Amino acid sequence: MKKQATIKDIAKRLNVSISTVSRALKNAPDVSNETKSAVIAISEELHYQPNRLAVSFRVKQTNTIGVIVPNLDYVLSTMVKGIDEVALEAGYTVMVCQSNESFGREVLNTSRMLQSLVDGLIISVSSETKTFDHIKKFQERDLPIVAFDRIVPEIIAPNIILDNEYAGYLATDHLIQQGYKNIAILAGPKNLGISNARMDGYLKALKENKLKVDPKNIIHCDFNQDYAYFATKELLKSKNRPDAIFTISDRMAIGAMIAIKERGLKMPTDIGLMGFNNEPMLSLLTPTISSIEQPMFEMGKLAAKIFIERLHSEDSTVTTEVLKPRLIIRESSKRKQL
Amino acid sequence: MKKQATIKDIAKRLNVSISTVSRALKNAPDVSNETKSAVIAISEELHYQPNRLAVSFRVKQTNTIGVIVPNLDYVLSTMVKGIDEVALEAGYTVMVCQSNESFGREVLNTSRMLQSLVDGLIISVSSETKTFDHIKKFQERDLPIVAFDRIVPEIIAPNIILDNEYAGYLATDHLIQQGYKNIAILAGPKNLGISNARMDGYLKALKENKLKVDPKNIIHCDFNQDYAYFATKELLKSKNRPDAIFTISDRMAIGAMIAIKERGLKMPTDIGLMGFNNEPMLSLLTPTISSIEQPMFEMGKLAAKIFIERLHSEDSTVTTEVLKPRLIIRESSKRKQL
DNA sequence: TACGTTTCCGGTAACGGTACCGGATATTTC
DNA sequence: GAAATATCCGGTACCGTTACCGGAAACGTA
Repeated sequence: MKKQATIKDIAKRLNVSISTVSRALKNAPDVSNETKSAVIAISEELHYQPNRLAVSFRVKQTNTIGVIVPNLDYVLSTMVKGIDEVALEAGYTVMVCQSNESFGREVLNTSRMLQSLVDGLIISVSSETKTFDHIKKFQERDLPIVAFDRIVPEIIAPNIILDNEYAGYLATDHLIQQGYKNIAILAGPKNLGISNARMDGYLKALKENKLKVDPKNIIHCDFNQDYAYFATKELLKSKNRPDAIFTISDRMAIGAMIAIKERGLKMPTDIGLMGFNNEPMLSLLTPTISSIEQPMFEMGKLAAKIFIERLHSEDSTVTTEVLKPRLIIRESSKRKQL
Repeated sequence: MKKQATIKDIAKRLNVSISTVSRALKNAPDVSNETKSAVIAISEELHYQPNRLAVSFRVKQTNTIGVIVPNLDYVLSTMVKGIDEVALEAGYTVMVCQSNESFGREVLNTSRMLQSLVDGLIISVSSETKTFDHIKKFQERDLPIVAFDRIVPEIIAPNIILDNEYAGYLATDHLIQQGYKNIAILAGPKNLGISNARMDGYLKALKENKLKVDPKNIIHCDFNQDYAYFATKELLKSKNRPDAIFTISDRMAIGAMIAIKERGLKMPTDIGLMGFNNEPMLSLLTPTISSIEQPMFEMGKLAAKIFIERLHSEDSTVTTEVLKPRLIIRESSKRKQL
């Protein structure tokens, strides 16, 4: 075990005190330029690496950001990439943990992070999460929190979210404009914020267009291809079957698509389909599937940016940044020729 | 800022020394059961949380594993999930960083990790990485390294890899068995280990089946849909165009597929296509695309398992774990009826 | 009774840095 | 030329915890 050089070693070599070395290394004003350059010369010679653990311990700041996400799928991993981008730039290290949509896992992760003293938390909560004490613990310790993608209603913290209601509206309205009248929604897990918001947009669009809401057309199910498949299968059996389906995620859209094909229905003529997230593969399917695009990378960057601002200022006004989605029209929903 | 309780606070409350508290909390043998229970009672009352930073600093062990991956795509993120799984179970925290296939980024990540004193490194190197000094630094400090997915030739460390040569062989041989005779390979970045290994398998299969190797059929390009698209487009223009294409990743297979369709060729009759990784979407495309499946989750778990064993034993025999791929046959390559 | 053994606990140094205080020179100012 | 000021540096306490040493009391043994 080759021992790491410490400032003591440098001090010894130069016959100066450790405090001088410490100050020299951080370019403090009260060290002469000669000693400064001498110190950095020796530090390079000894391959000195500051012991971040010691520093963090001393100054009670780790320069690492805890990031907890439900999983690392296409959407979230690009968001994390965005966070990474600006955090690294700003000198922070990012610690990513997946909760696997499990509440217990999320609690475990937060407690570990609290123990290792991250400087704060950027989180997208799991779908199981209904109580937020584990997150509030950060606030009790004055550690900033930023919530993104899925927000945390009870926690007073900056939020970075998509305008999910508008997204739901956009998707539904588009289907209506294409002449679909009996539109079903596969709305994701009940009580999950983004599910509800997207559904509100769906309802709003129906209302605005004076279409009546059929409760049978609103299906809650997991973000999961298989569930969506079975749900769609059921939907299509009913005698007043929907003529369009809006799913709250692309994975669910895939499930729906399979069920639709099995049933022998043609998109977009017999039935319309819209997904959500605009995963790249959608344009490869036959038919290509319409979807809602969200600015994932930007959301990640924004989350990190706001987080870091938070860290450096005492200002604790809570803002909610709402980013706009974009409608991506493809074959699965384009019934009218332009 | 609510101050965290420390062992000092507990000691004061009970009028015992901090060393007693410390020992009591870690259930040391030389503390009476009474004091032990008294200590844990008070520690719960005060919501005591050990300061991991202080502990890590003191014992020079952080209980965190550094994980560096080129990106968090389907394959790697499931591998990371596997790592997470066993690491969490064993009481370790995982610190995931993406190098974005950039050497500089990888170096930055390793150096940060070294500074924050991770207990070791599990890494899949970037495709740009040609020198390994940044990784050797871990060994100089006696920190275990485990390489997975993409191995590190110069580093003496346990490797967990797919049998890439066999995988390449499997894919190519399958195409040959289906009657394809002029098989091209989109072989990924040159000099990348997995690329070469898969290509070796390709060559071996050709040789075994007495097919001659045409250099024009071997294309090196980035792991990238667009590159693959253009490369395939070129390939198909040549007058002796290949009658099958084996791409080293599914993303590349997609690019190839698009080019093939544009050219008006039919799979599998006119031309065969095989991907690599078996991403779920392959079964949704028309035609469905054959591929090679690798046990990603298991690889991740194994990597973490071996890493942790490493950590706890002085034994430093280097093993290479080679996992077997599985051939997944779908429409794009199934020309012969069974 | 005297001695060795347990059993339990306290004191202290140390990990690698940082922050603060104060002091010794050198430099300026009137 | 003395006082004020700037410039540079050293000493020390401390962050929260653990490891180690040593010692007091209680117990067992002959």
